[in-house]
Amino acid sequence: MVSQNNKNNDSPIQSVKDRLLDAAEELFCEHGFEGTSIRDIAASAGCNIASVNYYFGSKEKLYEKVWQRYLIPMRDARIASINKVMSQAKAQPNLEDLLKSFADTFVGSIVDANRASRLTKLMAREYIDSHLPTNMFVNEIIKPTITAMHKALVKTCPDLDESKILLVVFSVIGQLVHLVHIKTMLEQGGDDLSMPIFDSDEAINHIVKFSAAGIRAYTDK
Amino acid sequence: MVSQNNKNNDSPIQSVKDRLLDAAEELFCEHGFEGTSIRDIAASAGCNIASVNYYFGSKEKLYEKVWQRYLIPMRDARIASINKVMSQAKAQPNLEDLLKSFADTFVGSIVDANRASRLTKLMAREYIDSHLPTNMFVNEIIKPTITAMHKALVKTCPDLDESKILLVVFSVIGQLVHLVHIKTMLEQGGDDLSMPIFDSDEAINHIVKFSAAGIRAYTDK
DNA sequence: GATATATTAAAACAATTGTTTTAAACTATT
DNA sequence: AATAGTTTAAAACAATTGTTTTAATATATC
Repeated sequence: MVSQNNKNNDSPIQSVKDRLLDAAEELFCEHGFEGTSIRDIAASAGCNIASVNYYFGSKEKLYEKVWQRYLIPMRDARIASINKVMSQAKAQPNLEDLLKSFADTFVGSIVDANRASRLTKLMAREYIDSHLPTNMFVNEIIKPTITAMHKALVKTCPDLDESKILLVVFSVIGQLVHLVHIKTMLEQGGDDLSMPIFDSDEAINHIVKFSAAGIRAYTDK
Repeated sequence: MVSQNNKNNDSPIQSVKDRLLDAAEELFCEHGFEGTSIRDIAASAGCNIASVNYYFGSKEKLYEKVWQRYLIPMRDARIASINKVMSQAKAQPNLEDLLKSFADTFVGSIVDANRASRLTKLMAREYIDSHLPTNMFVNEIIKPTITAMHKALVKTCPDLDESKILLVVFSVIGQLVHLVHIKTMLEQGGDDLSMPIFDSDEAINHIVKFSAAGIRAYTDK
């Protein structure tokens, strides 16, 4: 009757449920929803295939749980990094500080870069064809992030035309998503690419400088 | 013995091969490689499933032909649009003209916008997980485009540090790819999104202005 | 220890996948 | 008209998909 609740489990041995979530996260990120079978997931988690349906009901529900477990916290971390800069600033927050903080948490250089870039790939997949319930991606991830960035930019750049802020945010996010793509692609690719590898920190600093100038194109007269 | 060669076919009735390529292009773009079965393709083309293997050998080969038929010409169109601006300019080419021309052909406002955005989605899929022969995507599409843009930027902005050009190109392309994503996502999404729809032309003009300022951040002292 | 519940394991399910085979139909050349 | 080659059609192939069923095992409660 009383089921053992495995939330907040510090024991070194992970529950089957957690192992399934870990395996599913990695495989969904790497091969997409259609590209991963529940047999792959079960094998990677070291358990029976029926466990997926037993614990989660269906492949779709498992996919949704993966999002709720990590990508929603990731969204919160990004929003928190924005708000942190805003609250730390005395009077007028600095634009470069705002962009740098957001870019860092986006690419994941603070936490786990590999995991962050994996999940950014999953986000990019969700852009193209969604496997989440209708509009959940836009409503739960995209819109809150844009809203937070919107407010921060209004404070940071009072002269910035509000009708341009959405486009500005898309420009910044577009650069960051593309950076993650290029990085993973170069790492996966063979040796004969003969394409210059670039440093992540250098790339982030570039995006900050590039975007700050782009934004100021609307404010400086 | 003498096989009828259906290249350069102006007849209103398309050959089975062409119909298969058309259907495959649309379905691969919309649902991805794994997401489309050859039965879907054959049904959409109005022919037998065996025709795919008869004409192309395999699903992979068909996918490759779709790329060769349109995406490589698309790459050439982008490079041509760059070179056109460069040759038209008298002495020093204008940065905004270069960016505008490239952005227009990228998003496809000149030719067929729907088709161009569809194929940009296919490009984005290929970024994430490739179904083309190894490095074909990078070597045949990415590298030539970057090289052309690189040369053009050197001429247009002689003061621009060459070590930054690659990052600058990624910034521009990242914004354009993301714009296409956002556009298609908003069009697909339901009505309760309550997210402001923006005009494509306005977005392109923004990217041009934003990027030009970002680039000049490296040249203006 | 007996009973009820929760979890695992293996097998079977029906549906779908890419590909191949076989035979029929069509087309062109002799 | 007969023949050879090309193209279509239908069926069968083996493999894989997500899910369900059935039974066995473990775990907890009384």
